[in-house]
Amino acid sequence: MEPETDLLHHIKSFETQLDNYLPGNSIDCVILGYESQQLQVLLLKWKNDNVWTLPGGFIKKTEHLDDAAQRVLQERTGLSSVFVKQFYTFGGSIRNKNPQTAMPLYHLKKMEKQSPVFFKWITNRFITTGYFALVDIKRIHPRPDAFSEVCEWKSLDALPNLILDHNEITTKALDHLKTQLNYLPIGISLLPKKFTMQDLRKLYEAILGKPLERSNFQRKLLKLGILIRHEKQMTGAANKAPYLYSFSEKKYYELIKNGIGFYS
Amino acid sequence: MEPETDLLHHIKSFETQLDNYLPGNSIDCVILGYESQQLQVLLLKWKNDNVWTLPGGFIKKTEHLDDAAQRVLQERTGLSSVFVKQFYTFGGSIRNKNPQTAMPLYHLKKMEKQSPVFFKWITNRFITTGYFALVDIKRIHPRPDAFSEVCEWKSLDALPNLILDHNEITTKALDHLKTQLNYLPIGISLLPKKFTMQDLRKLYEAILGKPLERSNFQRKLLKLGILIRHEKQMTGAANKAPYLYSFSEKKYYELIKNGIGFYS
DNA sequence: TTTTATTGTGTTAATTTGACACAAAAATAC
DNA sequence: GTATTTTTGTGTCAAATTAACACAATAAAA
Repeated sequence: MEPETDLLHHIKSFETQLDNYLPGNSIDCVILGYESQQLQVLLLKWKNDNVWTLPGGFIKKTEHLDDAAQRVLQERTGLSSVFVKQFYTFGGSIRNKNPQTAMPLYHLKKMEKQSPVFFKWITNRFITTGYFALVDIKRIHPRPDAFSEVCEWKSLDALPNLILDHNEITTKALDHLKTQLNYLPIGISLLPKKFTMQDLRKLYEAILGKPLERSNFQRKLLKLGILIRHEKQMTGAANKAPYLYSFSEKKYYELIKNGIGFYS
Repeated sequence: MEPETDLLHHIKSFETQLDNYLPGNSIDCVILGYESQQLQVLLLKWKNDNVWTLPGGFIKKTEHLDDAAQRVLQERTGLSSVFVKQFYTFGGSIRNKNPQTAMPLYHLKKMEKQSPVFFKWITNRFITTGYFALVDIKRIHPRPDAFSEVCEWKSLDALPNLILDHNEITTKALDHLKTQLNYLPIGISLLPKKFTMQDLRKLYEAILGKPLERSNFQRKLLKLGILIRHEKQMTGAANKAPYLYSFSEKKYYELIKNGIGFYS
């Protein structure tokens, strides 16, 4: 099937189900991962229109907002048990008014006549609620949705221009990540099961945007009592091999419940 | 005018303007004050139905969510320049399904025939966004809205049962208050212009729910460099008179921007 | 004048933080 | 094999912060 025909088909199909969805409300997900010592965010590139967006979706009338977020996450990443948290609701009345970042309706417009109801529905004012997720990049297989041709990780240091207020949404998610750092399962969500102390430190450095003193970091984290030390990892590098660590899940979650009291 | 006639009149009037409002979205305000060494929240009691609710409202189609919150706040308290902040969006699909806390439609139901459009509109599923405000109780004059007969302060320690998920909304607001303590203008918003060190300490104790060592608290706060010392306050009590203090606004807001780093 | 309660500041030990030191270890160069 | 390079794990120690208690000053009452 031609991509365009496919899209139209999808829109027509969605149009018949419009009554099952809340009008004017959506969710957008800032799905964060960590690779190459940098935070990465999962983005979609729309078909033909060369624009990037956050993965998002609509809310079924019988569905909790949180469940809609989980659904989108599951659809894009295939994962069902990851850390997701609502962080802010964006309620600007002119979210689509800036010509620089307005929703590009190139394809939708062509379909306006074929799907006038959907067109009207989608071009209404939307209030969108932002969720962020923390995932281990290695565990997931990004899948584009019906509107997109690409779904891939982008480094936060070189984020493309996103549609609407999606750059603002991403920024707000990062703010939330930083200020809530002590209460979020950063390490356990973003790193693989086993990791070195350096991995963990570099992750914190990436989030905080500043270097942390190596030896003090190590001592502090060991003292928290949430790390389990495993065998050494022979890296092949010409130096002393570091230990591998994993988190004691129980202790980790207990700790962050009251705030890890770490790096303010 | 009879109260009931008045309410009907208000509903009919609102019905003609329904097209100007977003369907299915609302805002609820947790307006917090501080008096008698306790945190207080501003509540409304509905006419005839003996139930309490948070002050809330609907969102105009051309209005930013934040502006809707400001509007509600202004209408209930008469204040226009107070600290308001969005804290969470409540997206349960069954917010009105619990018979214990469902919206009591005693009066509305009687008007179902007279205002069927409004009735349908108001009984739809709503997604509500919570805002909290910090105000100096002494500065405001609570005013009920068209649906309410009472608008008054209630101590958080003895909160009545509220409709829908309003108790949950209040709890979440308090959680937010506690975890964001270091970034919020607590003192300057909740206390009168001039106050004693004890006033300030008791406020923090009320929020944190635990006692703080007096002399250390005093030293720590003075060291922050945000307090201006004024004349002593002769209280009439049989003891040494305390100094009065006020905040240096500029320094205060500068400090909380980066987090006051206080009492975690 | 004495007593009482609370304030403002002092003191000191315990803990945490920040900066640097250094030997141990893994691989490479010779 | 031996020396060299690089990173790790732990050691040390001064500075800063925290927590707990001490105590004189003071406003009003007894």
